[in-house]
Amino acid sequence: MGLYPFETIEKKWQATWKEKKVFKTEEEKGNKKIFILEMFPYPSGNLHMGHVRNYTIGDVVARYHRMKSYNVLHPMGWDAFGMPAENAAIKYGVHPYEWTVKNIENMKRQLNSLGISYDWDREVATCFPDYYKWNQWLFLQFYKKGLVYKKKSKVNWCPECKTVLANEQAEEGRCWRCKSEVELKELEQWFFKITDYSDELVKDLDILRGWPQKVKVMQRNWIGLSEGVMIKFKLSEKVEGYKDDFIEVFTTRSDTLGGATFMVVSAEHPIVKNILDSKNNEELIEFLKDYEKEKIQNRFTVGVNDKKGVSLGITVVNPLTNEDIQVFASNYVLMSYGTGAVMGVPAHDARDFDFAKEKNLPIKYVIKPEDKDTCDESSVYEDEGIVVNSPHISGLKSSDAKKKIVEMFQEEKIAKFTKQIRLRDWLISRQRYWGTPIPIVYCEKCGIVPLNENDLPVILPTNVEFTGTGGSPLSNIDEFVNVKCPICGSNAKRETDTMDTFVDSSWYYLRFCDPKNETEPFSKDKAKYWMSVDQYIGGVEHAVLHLLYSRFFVKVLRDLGFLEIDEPFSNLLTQGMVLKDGEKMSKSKGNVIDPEEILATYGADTARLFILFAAPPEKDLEWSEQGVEGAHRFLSRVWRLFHDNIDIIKDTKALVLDDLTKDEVDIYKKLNKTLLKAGNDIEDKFHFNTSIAALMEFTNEFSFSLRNKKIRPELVKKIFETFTIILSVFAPHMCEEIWSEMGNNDLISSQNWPEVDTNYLEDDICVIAIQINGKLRDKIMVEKDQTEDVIEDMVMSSLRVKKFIEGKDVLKKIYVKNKIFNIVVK
RNA sequence: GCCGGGGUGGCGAAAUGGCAGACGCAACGGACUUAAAAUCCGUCGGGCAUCCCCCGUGUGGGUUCGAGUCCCACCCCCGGCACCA
Repeated sequence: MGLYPFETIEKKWQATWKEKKVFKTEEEKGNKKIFILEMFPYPSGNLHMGHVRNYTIGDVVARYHRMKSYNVLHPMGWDAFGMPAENAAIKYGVHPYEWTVKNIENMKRQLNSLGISYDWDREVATCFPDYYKWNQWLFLQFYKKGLVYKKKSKVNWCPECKTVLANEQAEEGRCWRCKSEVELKELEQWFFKITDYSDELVKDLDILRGWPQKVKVMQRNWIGLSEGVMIKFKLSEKVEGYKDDFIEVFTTRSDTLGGATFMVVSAEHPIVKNILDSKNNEELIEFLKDYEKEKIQNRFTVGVNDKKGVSLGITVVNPLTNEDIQVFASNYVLMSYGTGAVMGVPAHDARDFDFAKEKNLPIKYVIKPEDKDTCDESSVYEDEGIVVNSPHISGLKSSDAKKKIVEMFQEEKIAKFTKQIRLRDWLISRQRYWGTPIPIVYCEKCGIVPLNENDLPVILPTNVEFTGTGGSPLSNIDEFVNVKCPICGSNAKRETDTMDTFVDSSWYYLRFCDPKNETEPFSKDKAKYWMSVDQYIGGVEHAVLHLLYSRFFVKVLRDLGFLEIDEPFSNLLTQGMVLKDGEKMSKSKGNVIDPEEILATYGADTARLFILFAAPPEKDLEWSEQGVEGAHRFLSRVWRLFHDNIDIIKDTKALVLDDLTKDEVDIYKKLNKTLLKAGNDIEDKFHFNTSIAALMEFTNEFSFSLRNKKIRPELVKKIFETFTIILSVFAPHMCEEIWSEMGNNDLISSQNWPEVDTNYLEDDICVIAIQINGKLRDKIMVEKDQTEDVIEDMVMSSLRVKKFIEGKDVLKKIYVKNKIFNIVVK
């Protein structure tokens, strides 16, 4: 297949770009800035096709904007801390440091062999002290601000990774990395107080107009902010040992309070234990046993269980109706949300309805649809409407009733508006070695003491043994653990947990603005100039992890005075997956395509072109060897076309456009149309596939013209120049070679994007489709912009039109200028 | 169940309410060749009486001179969330 010498060409230009620092970021020129960023990879050792797609997309955007005279910041780095390095150490005895550095080296080579235009002078790797020092520094700033705390709680423990996980990292009860089942352990851990920002994290989703709806919805759901009312239900009689004389519930539907005919608390609600202590309730004991069993079985399996429950033998008073209602313990109320107790409104909540049916409890309808006179009592009605059958609030709309309820009861402190959030604070400590040491010591006298900023960095010791058996390896290194307290000088012990690697990636884009800064994580000025990231590109799998943490970081850093922006990424493109045979590539399925092999067989330009052409970037892409060959064929065709004509264009003069022949005008117009479309499609929605299709179309036509028509060398040269510049954002190596063979001494990568010659853009002839009753019947070629009368005469004199309207009445004629003429007949 | 995104040739995909299927892949026919590969030219939604006409963008309705595109109802696929009160 090797039709053009891509091996030599690609190496040659990669070396030239590197040597001449062609992609070095310039801040000085007065141009507009643009920050284009692809999610930096974990240095696993090899790029996979997902990376290739991600970085190719970003590269086209970067190259295009460079040609459009933007100051482009397009950096790359390494998310270099994390488990695989440590696992490799345990398994093969390689130090994580060596393993990681070697992997970085290889992946950097691979990225360069793809011709991605990075400014490598800004490279960062999170595992080096010059980076993680600032993790520690930021930790201390967060600490001072009261956004870091240590707490003992039940946390997600991954037995495989031997470390704890944040909530959002335990996906459906499984570890996000290794997929093993998570256990709950009671441990003391460090947290970032991300919940302090939950309101803003939700609210600001609205300003992220350049984010996919999908991602915003996922974040909104994850944060799970809901506004409702807390209502206290008085206990009819005191429960021994229970702290209050009421049970409080959270509801978003306080308008249905009148329909609350029972109350349900979680099996884990404290009052359950009190009742168990004071009364011997066989049924309850039995239920709790079952509940525990079920919980272990279904602990993390998803799905809705049958609703079970048992009466606690107590009643509370519905504050609106003053009726005594029974209280149940059940398996369907979550202790972790709201107060762990809910009011049971079977008429207007499907879950309560199920439970009421099960227990034969009264069902009282208190909401009717606004457009009906009565309630539909055949099933649950969960929508809002008009309140009926309820003291004080009957006749009110749901929204008004909610307000009235709070008004009525706030004085007695029975009801108040509140917000509930599902989001939990971010657990950031990890019992692992290969991460950023947490800059805290435990002093015998002073307790928890944060280090001083000038004691940073806390260097990760290298003389470590990796046994893989429990506990952080750091805790075994005495010279690391034993320190003096920075306050009182007494003996102290260092924190041996390290930070979640998502801390590293929460601010790396800021470091890219100022990667060599030795006195601060980044300078305010530089961050002000470059931020926010104008285009962020990566996989959707980070929708609620990395992207949420980063948003949180930016808001905190803004409040600390380091930033003036509210959001880190103004535009986000989540690219689709690369599939083979309709499935995600994976070792177990044996359907992995190694980028390295594709590069060796077809070259980088082909790989890039195929990946960009096969589907628009946001859609999944089906890998096709034949498609790759097609891309290669196209490049070969361009290569051949150029070399078939190189002799005639080599020493031509500059083009003078005044006396072009019709054939020349035709092809020159086509060039300008192609240029316009290619640029628009890149800019609009990154629809590179249609951009490339336009280039292919042009190539077909140009090749036809060169064979069958007379086009003067000056124009041929001009066309090759323009065409090659456009193509170069997709296939930079081959175009660089053609550019140089054309006799240019500069680089195509440094050219400006060509201007569209609007004098040669519009056709003066157009084709008008003639429809009769909306069906295509004929076409006519006419000069553009003629009057309707002239067109009508031509249309009506068409033989085909005559044939179709013969014997019928013409009711109406519609003319859309230069496009279509529709005749309505009967 | 809820939320989001989709259903267009054999396949990947194109189409500001105005000629459905651009571009590519596969397939088929032809040229070149002793032959093959490569390359080049052509055909390529279905039906059919093959320069004609009919049907055709998940299904059924609607709006419109005109609907893949807008509206209503439904079916199916993919992704996310899932007893969140």
